[in-house]
Amino acid sequence: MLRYAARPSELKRLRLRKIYTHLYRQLGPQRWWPARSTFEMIAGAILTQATNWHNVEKAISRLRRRRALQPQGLLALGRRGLEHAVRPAGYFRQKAVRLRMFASWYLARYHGQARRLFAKRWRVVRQELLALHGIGPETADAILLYAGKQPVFVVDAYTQRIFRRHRLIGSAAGYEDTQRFVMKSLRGGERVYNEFHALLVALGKRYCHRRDPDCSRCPLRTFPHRVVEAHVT
DNA sequence: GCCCAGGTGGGTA
DNA sequence: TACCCACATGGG
Repeated sequence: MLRYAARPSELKRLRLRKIYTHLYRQLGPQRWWPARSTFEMIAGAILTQATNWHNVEKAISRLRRRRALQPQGLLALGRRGLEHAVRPAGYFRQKAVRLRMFASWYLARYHGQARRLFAKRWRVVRQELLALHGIGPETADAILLYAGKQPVFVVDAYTQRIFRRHRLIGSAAGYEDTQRFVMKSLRGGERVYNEFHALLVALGKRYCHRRDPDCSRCPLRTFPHRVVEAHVT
């Protein structure tokens, strides 16, 4: 099959690298992931699914107060107890199921130890995570990148929206397409993927809203200046 | 009141 | 494969 049209041009890769440096200079290091432990990062990755981080923080605080930011403590809450604790994060029934499922699996298979989990090659771990119900590509990659320090780029809704508006990806580009594009364009490894994803979220939260298709206040409007013409829906 | 938020899985055509 | 929908709380 012809893949000619789908191959990102060298220009787009260059533009992506420029956007990264520009964002880093403008917004500075984001110091992600905001968490005190590996397990807290993983819990946060599940809790933040389609949810404002502010609400996730409330749920995390409630888990901390209950000593449930580790697998045994989390399971000790029981289903109803966990549902109550994570309620502020929304979708609380689903998320309680997912957290309990992950904690049981993590304990049974890896003794609840991140060191054991991430001793495997990340592509293998990724497949194992994706096999768990309720852990999709973004959550799996967030766990790999932030909890496991693996060189994997996390694609989220902001990433897709920003890249589409800059015509870096096509309107039909899916998760894997976008991820491949970034990982082939930016070779900086874990540190860079960590920072870039966090910068894109910071940019998206402030300027790249669904209701503002022109990104009227976006600092990328003027950089690189050729992007301006591509700055639509 | 209405829209949106750092997704995922199930159903239907 | 490509949509559509449920899942739910809290802030602007």
